[in-house]
Amino acid sequence: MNVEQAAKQLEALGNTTRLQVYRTLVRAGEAGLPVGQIQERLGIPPSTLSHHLQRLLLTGLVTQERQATTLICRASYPAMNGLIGYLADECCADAGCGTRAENAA
Amino acid sequence: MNVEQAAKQLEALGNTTRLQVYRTLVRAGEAGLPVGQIQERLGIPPSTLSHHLQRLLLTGLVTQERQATTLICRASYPAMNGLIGYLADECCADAGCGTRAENAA
DNA sequence: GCAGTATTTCCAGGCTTATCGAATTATGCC
DNA sequence: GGCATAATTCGATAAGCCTGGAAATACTGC
Repeated sequence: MNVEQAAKQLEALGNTTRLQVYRTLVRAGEAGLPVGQIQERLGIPPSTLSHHLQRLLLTGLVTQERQATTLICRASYPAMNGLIGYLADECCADAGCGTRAENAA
Repeated sequence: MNVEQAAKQLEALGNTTRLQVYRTLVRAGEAGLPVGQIQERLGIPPSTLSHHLQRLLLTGLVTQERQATTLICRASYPAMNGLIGYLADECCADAGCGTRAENAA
């Protein structure tokens, strides 16, 4: 994970609407959620949602799988863990801040 | 930590330049770093850097302390931990992805 | 193939951001 | 007060983002 990629992912999550979309997908768990359901739950117009989903897909934070006419969206846990890990490493590499102290021990 | 605040912080870090600034400050540790030194290390024009620092200050990710004519900047570990915690919780709340499994146990 | 549903792409307007040179403010020193 | 250094604010430009209605595309089932 380099700086630019991390920045891209952070930027993707750095928008209230997209963060809500992502949060919704995370809470949906492994089953994922069709685009239409996200749209319905958050009350976002389809085209707007589609743009945001593109952004999340592009950065790898979300994956999609077609099931008949609907597209199932899922939060990518590996991507999220990669990002959290990057932040935690940057934060704790040279300073004792405790966040990942358990892992280090 | 609500969605909008988290999004603001993520957006603040979601820019290559600002992430580099933040990274530099984290690596500087408790001692912090004067604005001028950041500027010198990263080769950013003063005014540009100042704007980015304002953004990081505004979201609470960075703090400043005056020492004579120089301003010492420091990464705020509590803020960072809050953000990482928010992401980790969102990620792991309803799904087993392992990142904070140690804490839960 | 046609009808119907799900989703995306096209297009456009308004808004915010990123950048940085020049001028200004803040602070210390003599 | 006057000078020097540190950093910010001003001003302006170019670029990219967010939004959402309308049209187009994907896919299924009959």
